[in-house]
Amino acid sequence: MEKPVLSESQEDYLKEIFKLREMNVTVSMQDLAKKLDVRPPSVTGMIKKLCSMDLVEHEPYKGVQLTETGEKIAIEVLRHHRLLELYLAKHLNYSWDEIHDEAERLEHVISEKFEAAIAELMDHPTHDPHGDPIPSVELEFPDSPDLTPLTTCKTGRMMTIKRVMTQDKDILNLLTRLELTIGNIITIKGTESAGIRLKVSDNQYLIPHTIAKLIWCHEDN
Amino acid sequence: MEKPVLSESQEDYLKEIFKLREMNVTVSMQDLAKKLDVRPPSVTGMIKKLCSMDLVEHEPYKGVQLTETGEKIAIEVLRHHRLLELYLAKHLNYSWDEIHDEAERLEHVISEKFEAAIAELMDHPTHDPHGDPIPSVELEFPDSPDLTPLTTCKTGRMMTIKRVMTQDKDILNLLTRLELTIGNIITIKGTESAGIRLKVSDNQYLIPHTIAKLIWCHEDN
DNA sequence: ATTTTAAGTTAGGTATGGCTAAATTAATAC
DNA sequence: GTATTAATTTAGCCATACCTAACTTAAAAT
Ligand SMILES: [Mn+2]
Ligand SMILES: [Mn+2]
Ligand SMILES: [Mn+2]
Ligand SMILES: [Mn+2]
Repeated sequence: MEKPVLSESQEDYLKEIFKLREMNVTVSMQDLAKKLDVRPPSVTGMIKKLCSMDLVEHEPYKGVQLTETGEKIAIEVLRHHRLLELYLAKHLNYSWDEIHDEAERLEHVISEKFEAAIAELMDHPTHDPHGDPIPSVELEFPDSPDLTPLTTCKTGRMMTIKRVMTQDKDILNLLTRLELTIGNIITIKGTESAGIRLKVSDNQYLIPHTIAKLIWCHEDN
Repeated sequence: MEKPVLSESQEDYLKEIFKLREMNVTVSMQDLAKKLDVRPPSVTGMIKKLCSMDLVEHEPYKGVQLTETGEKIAIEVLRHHRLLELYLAKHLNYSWDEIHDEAERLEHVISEKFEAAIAELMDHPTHDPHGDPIPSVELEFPDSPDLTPLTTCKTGRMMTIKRVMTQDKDILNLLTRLELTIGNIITIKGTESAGIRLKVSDNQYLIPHTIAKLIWCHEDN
């Protein structure tokens, strides 16, 4: 099983399959089409090709799965992406709503040397600016503590924001203004029908469920 | 004349035309084919397209020229390339024989934000690690003093190496070993049929003409 | 058990950017 | 001036990665 040279599209397909698999049990063609912003027939076609390259397995009408080789490549791309995001934020003064798009293009183009250089420079970080885990050079994920989405946090608890599950610029921008950023500490005031009421610094907000469910926290020690 | 969105190939064509124009009076299809590592018919085809986009002008069997818009884009790509080369060398510890290939791919992919960030970080540099001039944001070239190729330097003179006109890894590597790098001072010992005899630091070498003609110098103070 | 709907696939088409082989044009040599 | 050679273009192909429209399969609803 040698590592073939893949196109940018193919790398994105593999990466997206990997990310979807983390959430759903099964990855449908439609899910992929939506995430990759292409029409379903294009997905069918590409999956066929990736199948023939032994990078994915596909039971028609069932779902797609990565092979071992496919998964390795997916994780490599993910590592590029997340290292780049952190690098852009830490060394080139990007804000966290600007890093994703740039990393999405750069991830396919940087060499292993570039990857190693920025990893070294940042002292082999384990998490990117959204709190997403960065796989190691050996493609292993750091073990992270159990996180709870804001929607299911218990009233009265103090929690630290550990991960924000979106790349949407507007949401990220909003969260910055509300000081709901990685590492910040919040106190849950209560769950209401419209959302979660919480306190950050000296301010109190009601965060709509749609946004709250993107924010994952860890209970403070 | 609006700036169209160009493919990576198209950007490379424009950049290469610009660079060739700096050397030759006229840019032939063959020159381009050689530089871009493509067969002549591909060049004809692409030039036709760039023509229809008003980025180049082409008199069949005569030569190619950039239009004003085409030249602007070419210089922008060149700026990306050279800023990147310097950035890789200065901030990611690349040696000067490693920077070109990486920059060749990155140049098409970085955003204006990225460009601005690294330019700022390096305090708006005017020359890359090969001594090539870096155009400003306004796309103007820094004025540089008259340089002489090593092949025509006068015996006895002390000169500073200011520019090395190649991206060939083996040559660059060789020059590093010989301490013939940008900024270093040499003394011309004489011209022989096989090459130029010169002194760097405490060593004396005979540099073959093929290599000597790539090294451009400036007479010391 | 049929019908309806949603998901996925097939067929056939487009644009891009390459290629080879053959034809044409221009330049050079005799 | 004609013949040779070199440069360029034309014609016709190929692969990639998309697309729409039409068809098929599976699942859900009545
Ligand atoms: Mn991508
Ligand atoms: Mn991220
Ligand atoms: Mn390039
Ligand atoms: Mn350079």
